[in-house]
Amino acid sequence: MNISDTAEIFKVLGDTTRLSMIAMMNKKECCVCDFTECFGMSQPAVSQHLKKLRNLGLVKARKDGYWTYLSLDKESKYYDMIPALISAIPEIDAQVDQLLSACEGESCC
Amino acid sequence: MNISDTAEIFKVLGDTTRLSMIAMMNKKECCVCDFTECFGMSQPAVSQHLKKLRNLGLVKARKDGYWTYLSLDKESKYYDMIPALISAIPEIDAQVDQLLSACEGESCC
DNA sequence: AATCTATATAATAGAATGCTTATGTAATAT
DNA sequence: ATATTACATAAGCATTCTATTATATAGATT
Repeated sequence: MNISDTAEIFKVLGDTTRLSMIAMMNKKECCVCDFTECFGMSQPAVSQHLKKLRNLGLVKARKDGYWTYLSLDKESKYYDMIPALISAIPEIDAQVDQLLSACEGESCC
Repeated sequence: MNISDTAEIFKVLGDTTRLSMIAMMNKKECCVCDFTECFGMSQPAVSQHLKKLRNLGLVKARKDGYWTYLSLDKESKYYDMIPALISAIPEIDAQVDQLLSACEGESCC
């Protein structure tokens, strides 16, 4: 793991949608439809963002029936960064709660 | 400071050149020509990367004679992140030393 | 004053990014 | 078996990013 690997992680996290996803998954397991609902974004767009996060190994998927549930992979070598990052910016917490409540009950699953 | 501000920081750090600059400045004050030398990159390219870092407020410039010396601004609200990030990835340290020694004596100042 | 020197800015071209629409796929339900 | 549902992938397009070359600027030197 060198500087350019590290830059790659930051690049992936350096997008509002993906960082919001991470912050949400830091609180609970999420479904793809949670994200489309929260962000008002098409399903393929969400899927493409998730692919980048999964490629990093930071996010893992669990399939159950129709739905795919996404969560942070605690085994990931990057996992420890996440709580540190989130807690470094206290205001994020409230914003994430707002996002999560926005998709509560409205999403498909 | 919200999620999208935070994503903006990551985006700026999510580039090998800029992250290397940050890691180098975390060790010592650097001159523009140090960077052009280290990275084998044109002076305007370096200048544009530095502009992004200065716009964040993370890097400050000190002019002395011909040269402009750049360093991390300890007053920056983002400053505390840097040592945390760098020290989270131990391998970076050796790589930065290598970069710094590469431009030693060869750069213009 | 005229000339260097280090750096900044402008203009521009090519690559990368992120969205949309269209389509494929795998599991469930009828 | 067929249809439905959630999700993935592909293709296309507009925007953004990052480099280069050319030019401007500000301080030092002659």
